[in-house]
Amino acid sequence: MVHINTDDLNSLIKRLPMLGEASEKALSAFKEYAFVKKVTAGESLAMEGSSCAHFFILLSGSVRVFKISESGREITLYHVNKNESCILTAFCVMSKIDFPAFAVAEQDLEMLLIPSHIMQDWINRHEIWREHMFKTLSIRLSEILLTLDKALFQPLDSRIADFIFQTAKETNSHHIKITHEKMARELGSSRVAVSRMLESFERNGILKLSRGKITIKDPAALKRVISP
Amino acid sequence: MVHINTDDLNSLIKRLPMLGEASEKALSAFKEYAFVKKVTAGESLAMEGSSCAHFFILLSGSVRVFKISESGREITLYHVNKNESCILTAFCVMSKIDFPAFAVAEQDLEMLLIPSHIMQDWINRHEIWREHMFKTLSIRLSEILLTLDKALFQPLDSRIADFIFQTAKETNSHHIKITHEKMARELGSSRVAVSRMLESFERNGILKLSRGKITIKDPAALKRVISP
DNA sequence: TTTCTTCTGTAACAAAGCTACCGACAATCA
DNA sequence: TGATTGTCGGTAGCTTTGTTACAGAAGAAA
Repeated sequence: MVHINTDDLNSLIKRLPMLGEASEKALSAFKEYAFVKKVTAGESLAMEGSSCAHFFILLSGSVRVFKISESGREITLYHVNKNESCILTAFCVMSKIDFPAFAVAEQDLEMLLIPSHIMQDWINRHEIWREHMFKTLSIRLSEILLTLDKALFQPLDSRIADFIFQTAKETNSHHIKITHEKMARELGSSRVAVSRMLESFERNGILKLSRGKITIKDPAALKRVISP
Repeated sequence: MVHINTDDLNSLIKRLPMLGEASEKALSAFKEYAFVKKVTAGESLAMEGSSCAHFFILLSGSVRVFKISESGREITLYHVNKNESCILTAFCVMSKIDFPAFAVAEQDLEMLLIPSHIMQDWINRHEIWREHMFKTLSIRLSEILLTLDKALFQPLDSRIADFIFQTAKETNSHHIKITHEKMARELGSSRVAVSRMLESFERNGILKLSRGKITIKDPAALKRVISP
């Protein structure tokens, strides 16, 4: 837990849009109360208790927020990335409802923590923070609704194809490094179902599979699976 | 579209908790800009365009908010009831994202409309409205997450049993008036699947089925299906 | 009554989840 | 280098649930 010195503050301001327009008062309050915490990959951010006592903004790394069933099946609701904040915490800051989801550090994290009562006060006083909170809530809500729509209504082949396509686009490559298990967790499916579908893609010459890696062979056909 | 006279305003204040604590200024602004609109049952409240230009609070009736798949399968996200407001509109008021869902009046509605730019202004100026918005957003978000969890992870028998149990509790009766079709729409399932399951409940002596009506015969067994 | 609409029952099939098991690959250690 | 161990993926059989299709029953209307 490290408080922020002036140099760090200045570099933070450059990175976080909502601080760039903050008043002098807001900035000095920020400097006084915000602090940095590091979390190692794989660690789970407890949803209730201590973590909910703080609002946070991710400075580096990413967090996966997901639901999990009794049988162990998982579905990823969304990822929190660099410079973003977590609706979970927004939630806990604003109301006393227990947030019904899990969150795990995907990589090592640096997070900027702000005690929730301070945050609450800022929200009441500064429009900048209000807007940030509403925006965060709104964006996450639409992401969650999109996730729900896909998981409930889209056939598995199209969801898998879409996931592969998007991931390839992000990394700008035809090779994707991911296990079937992880893909199933992203999509709310099971490893077996994903393996089965990927295998059929391979039989049709769309993909080439190897351990922990997928290569796109026929991007056009892949797109056709997404929206036939 | 009827503006509000003083008598109506007073009766509204009694009914809406967030107006009870409003300042004189807030109340007079409310009186000036809010107006009442009536909508008949079955009418759909358009998500984009005109409706999004207003924030609303339901004075009577109820609204069903749902997602729908290409094949026509539906799942109810939540219901907006008397004295509640709709996250959809909260959403449209706060951000420019198109809300990805449908909403239909289940009964005849009386709704209190407030132009969205006015609402936006109130939110910035009055903590009462801010709290109301955050609370509305938070509650709906957890409802949606619960819906997602149930639809994805709970077996159909338990979801149906739960729905019947809750509905019976609300109406305080062993008789429930609903068609299989409607129940399927609430649960995000299909009519056939629901019929099949209900029939098996009847075979086991848990329910008695008739056209448009379900009678609970063995409440204990029904509970056991919900959480075995 | 007759007709029409809505609701329900049934069946056959398809999609996808669950369990289980086994073999392939990779990393590490002796 | 070979053995051990853990992870990953392929396969099969079964179950659940959605899809399509059709037919019959219950009410409502004519």
